[in-house]
Amino acid sequence: MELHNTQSLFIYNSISKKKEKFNPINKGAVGMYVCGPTVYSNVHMGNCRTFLSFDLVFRYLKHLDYKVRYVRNITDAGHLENDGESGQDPIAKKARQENIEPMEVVQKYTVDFHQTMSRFNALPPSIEPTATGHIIEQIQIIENIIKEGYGYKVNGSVYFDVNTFNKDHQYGKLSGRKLEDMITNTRELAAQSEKKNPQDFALWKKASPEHIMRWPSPWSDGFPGWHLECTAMSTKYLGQQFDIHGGGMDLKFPHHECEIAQAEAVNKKSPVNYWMHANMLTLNGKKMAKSTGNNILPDELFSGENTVLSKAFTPGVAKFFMYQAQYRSILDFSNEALVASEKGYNKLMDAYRNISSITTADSSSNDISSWKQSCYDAMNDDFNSPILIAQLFEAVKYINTLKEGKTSITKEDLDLLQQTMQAFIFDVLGLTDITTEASGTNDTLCGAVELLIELRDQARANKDFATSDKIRNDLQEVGIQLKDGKDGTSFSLN
RNA sequence: GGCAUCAUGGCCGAGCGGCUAGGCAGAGGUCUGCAAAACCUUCCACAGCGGUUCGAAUCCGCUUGAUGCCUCCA
Repeated sequence: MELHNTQSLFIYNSISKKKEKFNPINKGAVGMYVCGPTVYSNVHMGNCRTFLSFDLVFRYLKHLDYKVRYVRNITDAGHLENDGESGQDPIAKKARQENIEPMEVVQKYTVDFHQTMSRFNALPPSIEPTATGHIIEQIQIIENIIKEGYGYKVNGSVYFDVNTFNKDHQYGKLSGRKLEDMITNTRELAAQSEKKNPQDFALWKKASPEHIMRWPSPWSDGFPGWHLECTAMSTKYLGQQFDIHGGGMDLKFPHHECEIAQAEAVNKKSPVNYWMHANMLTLNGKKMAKSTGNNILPDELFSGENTVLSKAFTPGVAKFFMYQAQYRSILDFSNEALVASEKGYNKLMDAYRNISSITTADSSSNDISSWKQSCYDAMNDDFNSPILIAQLFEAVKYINTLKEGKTSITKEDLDLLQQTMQAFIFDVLGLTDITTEASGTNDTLCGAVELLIELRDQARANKDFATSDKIRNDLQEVGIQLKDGKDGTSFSLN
C-alpha cells in the first residue's frame, strides 16, 4: 500500500489562496516544475532557500510513494533588464566583463549551482533542461501564439498582446491584479517602446548588433523572451496540464502570470493545478538580491568569511535553520538565529545517535504510533516543517528520558521510533549527520584525542587536577570539547 | 501612487475561534574534584483601538509599523 493512499496531503495553492487537498492528475504520479536560477553569478542563500524548499516538497512526495517527475530549468539565455530598448543582458554583460564566452559564464555558474545544491544534500531534479536547448520549442510556441491572435510583430521582435488576451481570458488572476488597474497605474517611462501597451511582454527580441547570444528565427536573429522558456519546457516534459508549479515569490508577477497567459493562449487550458511560491530570505530585514549586494553566499557561510556571522556554519545547520520556518513565511537570516539552530540541530542528532543504546522493556510509556502520525500531519499540512521539527523534539525528549531510565519502551516501539526518526530526519528533511559532515574527524585525530582522554583520566584518578585541567582547557582552545558522561568521556569538534 | 502580505514572550518561529507548539537564551535542579557538556523542571506573548461571539493571538473594521511585487530577480 502506497503511503499517499493513507496520508492526505494539503497544499496551499497561490492562485486560490487556500489550502487544497492534493490530487494529482495521474494517480500515483506527480509532475512538478520549478523555476531554476539564471546562471550569471553565484547563487546566494536566498536562492538556495527556494530550491531547498522545493527539495523538501520533492522528498516528501517521494516519501509518500508518488512517482515524481521534477523538472527544474536552468536559465542560460540572458534576458533584458526590461522589455524596452535599453536593457542589458546580465550573462552577456558578465561575459564582456570577464572577457569570456557567454556560454563559459553559463557553464561556470551552472557548475557552482550544482555543487552548492549537492553540499546542501539536495536531490537533483529528474530533468534539468536549459533555455538555450529549447529555442525551437519556444519558436513554435510563438508561432502558435501569433496564429491564435495574441502576438504581434514589430521590427523583428514579437510581443504578447495582453489587452487582447484579457478580453477572453483573465490576465492577473494569479497575482490578484486587474489589467485596468495596471493600465491606470502605469509608470511614466521615458523610453519609447515598440509595444502597443506597457503590459505587453516580449516573446522574441531582435538582437542588436552587439548582442552576442542570438539564434535565427522567422522574425529576426534574436533571442526568446524570459517567460517563454518555462512554458516551453514545462509543456514538453510535463504536458499541457501538470500538477505543481513552484518558484520564488518574486516570480509570481510578472513571470508566472505570463506563463499562464502563454499556455492558455496556445493550449486553451490552465497549465497548472497547484501554484506554490516560496517566500524570501531576508538579510537585515531586506530581501537578499544579487543586484543590491544584500546577500550572503553559501561559501561565505560555510567558511565563516563574511561580515554578518560570528562563525562558520555547516550546510546542514543552515538547512535546518531554514526548515524551522515554513516555506511561505519570510525568514530573516541572522547570526543569533543560526547559533540557536545549530544547538538545536546538534541536540536532535545526539538524540538520534542515542537511540541505539536504549534498553527495551515490556511496555511503552508513550504512544509511538500516534506520535508518528503527528509527524505526517505536520507535513501533510502544506509541508509544515517547523511543526515536524517540533514533533522530532518531542521524540528527543522521550529518548533522553529513556536513556535516564525515567520512561520505558518496547522493542517494537523502539524500532518504530528509530525508523520514523530516520525517515523524517534523513529522507524527508534531507539532513546529514554533522559528525560525518565535518569529516575532518579522521582516525588519526580520534586516536590522539583518545590518548589524551586516557592520560587525563589517570591524572584525575591521582587527583592531579592541574594536569587534567590543562589537558581539558588546552584541547578546548584548539576546538575540541571534552564531555564527561556517566560512562566515560567523549569529545566533539567545535 | 497601485496591488499584496505580515506584525506572537529576551531572540528565532508555529498557530487559522475554546485544550494557549518547538528551538535558543534566562532561572532552578541532577551529574562533576571543580567546571564544561548533557539531561530534567520552569518563568516570560500575541502592535494599538474598537466590534462580532458564551468565548479571539485566531473572524471583521480602523490606526500604526514593516516587507514584497508593479524593471532583471529564488
